[in-house]
Amino acid sequence: MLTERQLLILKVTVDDYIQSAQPVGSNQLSKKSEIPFSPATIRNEMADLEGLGFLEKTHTSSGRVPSEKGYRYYVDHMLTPRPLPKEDIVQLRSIFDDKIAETEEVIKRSAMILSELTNYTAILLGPDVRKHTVKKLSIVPLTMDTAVAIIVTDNGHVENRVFTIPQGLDPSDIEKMVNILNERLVGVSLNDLHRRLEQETLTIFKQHVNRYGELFSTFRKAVILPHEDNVYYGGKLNILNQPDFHDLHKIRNLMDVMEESKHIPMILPVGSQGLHIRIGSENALSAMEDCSVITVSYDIGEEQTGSIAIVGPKRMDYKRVVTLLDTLSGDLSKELTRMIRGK
Amino acid sequence: MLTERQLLILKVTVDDYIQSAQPVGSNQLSKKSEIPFSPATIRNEMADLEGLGFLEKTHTSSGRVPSEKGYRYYVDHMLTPRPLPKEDIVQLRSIFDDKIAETEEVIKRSAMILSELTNYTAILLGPDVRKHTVKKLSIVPLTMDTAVAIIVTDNGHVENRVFTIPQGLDPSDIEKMVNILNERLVGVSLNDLHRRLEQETLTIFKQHVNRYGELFSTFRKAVILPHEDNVYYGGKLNILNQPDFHDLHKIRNLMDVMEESKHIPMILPVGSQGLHIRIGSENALSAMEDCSVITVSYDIGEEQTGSIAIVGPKRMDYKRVVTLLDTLSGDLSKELTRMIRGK
DNA sequence: TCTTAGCACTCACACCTATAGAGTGCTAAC
DNA sequence: GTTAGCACTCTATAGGTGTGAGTGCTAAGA
Repeated sequence: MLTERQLLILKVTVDDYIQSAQPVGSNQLSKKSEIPFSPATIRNEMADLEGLGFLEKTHTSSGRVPSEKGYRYYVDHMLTPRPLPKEDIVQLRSIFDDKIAETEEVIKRSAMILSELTNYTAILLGPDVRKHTVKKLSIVPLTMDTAVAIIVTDNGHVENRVFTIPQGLDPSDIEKMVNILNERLVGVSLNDLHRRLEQETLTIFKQHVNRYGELFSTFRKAVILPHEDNVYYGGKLNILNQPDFHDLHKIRNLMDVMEESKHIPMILPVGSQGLHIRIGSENALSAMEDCSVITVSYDIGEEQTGSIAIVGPKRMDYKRVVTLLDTLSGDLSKELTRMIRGK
Repeated sequence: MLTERQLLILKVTVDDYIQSAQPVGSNQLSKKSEIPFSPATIRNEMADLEGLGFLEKTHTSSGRVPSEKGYRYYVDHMLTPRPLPKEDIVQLRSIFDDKIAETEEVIKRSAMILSELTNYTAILLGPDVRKHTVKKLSIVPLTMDTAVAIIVTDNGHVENRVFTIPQGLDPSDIEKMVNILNERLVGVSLNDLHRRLEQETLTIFKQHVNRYGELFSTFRKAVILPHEDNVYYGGKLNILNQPDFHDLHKIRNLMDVMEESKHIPMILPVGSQGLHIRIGSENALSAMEDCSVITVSYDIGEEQTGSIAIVGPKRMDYKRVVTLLDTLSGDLSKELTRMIRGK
């Protein structure tokens, strides 16, 4: 158990290091107004803190730097929430300024502004596309043998894919098919679409549409899943600004990992609620062992959720980022829910 | 006018430097089988070439490095086209392997593969969206007061935007409007859409639709222009691999510039035909003064054109990149034209 | 007993110096 | 015209020195 004084010194050390990126020495600390002890006393305490694993030295006679355990203790016990500065609130609010009607657009803007406010990289995950339900299906013929399949979802998202029409197929068949699809599939979630497509429509097609097989399988392929995940980035290049990152090779790895969509679930754990902080090696990806990641979820209505991540150095301004994310997640939940409530 | 021997030495120097990234010395050159002269002779020639401005020294007693003028001469006079190695051709062909039906998808893939083949950054510009013509317009209501406007173009591209329906507007009005729009605007290019919208449909709306004004202006806003330009990147991070770039600050600038869409016209001159090479300070953007950019255009049918750029260090493998771009631009033109010919 | 002044010690960093090596230009011989 | 030889220049590397910021420890003071 740490003494009152050790707590104070740990806190101030972490704060100072976060701010300066330089190892913190006893002399330096003793000059601060909130520290009324002499350098020698501080040295003793710091030695203890090092013994307990909260601080580290970069070399024998350097100042101290927080260890991962130190950061962990800091974020677990010392994050007294401050109110967000006025100018930050103004900036955050500006996301909703011009009343945009699209969820995606709002999220995209959030990513940008969040990265500007923090100088770190922001990754936002929109609500799971597959939870959206079909509002309308249509097929628009383009050429003799191609057409584009369009799915409009309840949130205004539009998926489309061009596909090849099986040779010699009657245009009226296509029309029939679209009608059947709309009768049967409006309101179905994209997630279930695939299954329902087979269950409900296959038999009907057989009755009504000639050469149903080819058309069906072609269409199914076209509809299977969205082209891209709905991941939005802000400030991808902010990593290059951090003095903590100088090794080009590591930077390249990190940036690679972040863009690779298959790693996204490792960075933004989709299911989890609330705010989470992962420090250094607590991250699942080894490329991120020098990073800290703060994630938070937000809700749209009762069903849909999205998440936000901020990726920065371990020496991240936790206090500020946590407050920002708390506020933003609340705002996003509120505004986005309001947007879909128009139903 | 350069002598035969000077030409040879210049060429071999540039080739060697492109390959090794190290200043080239007279001893090194004399060892090459294609160079039958002694180091001393080479030194004399190199001194001359330096005097003429084709070579430079990094310091008094270093080997030589090509100057921009040297590269310029090299690309203007010494790019004897070689046939592309087999494995490259295979890779390039793989772009068209699974017969994708969408232009955008093909271009996206080209960007990726091109960057993999070159280890530089590839930027591809698709055909001007505004030249595409409207195939179908529709409006799908989402909630009480929002709807999504959808424009399908002749190439299968789908633009969509959510907008707010003016309060108390009759749903039948919307339907009427969509019908009128489709009657009048199918076949119109996106570029003219805005103008034609006013010219042709405004008066008709007045007759048929109540409260035409609000609806019209809302719709117009929704339709004005596509969300994003059709720029596709491959290997954005390849810059980080180049030994020529070590200054983090410069890298950041360069990457910033390349992603900023307003700079794209400076990198990919939209109008120009054929292949162009810009070396170092020949580039319009100062952030690219350490880069060379090779651009080439490709055609889709008779009307549409797109362009390709490769951004790399001045010490770029010009020969290889030129051959690759030549081939790819031909392939793309052929395949994409074939795709739209299905009309 | 806790705190702090004092002091010897350590180490990174900046600076200088010496040396090796790769390259040059010039001169003179071939 | 070509090339061997040589003095010269400059970088890069390694080793040596001094300074300063920091430490741990000890002993005196509160």
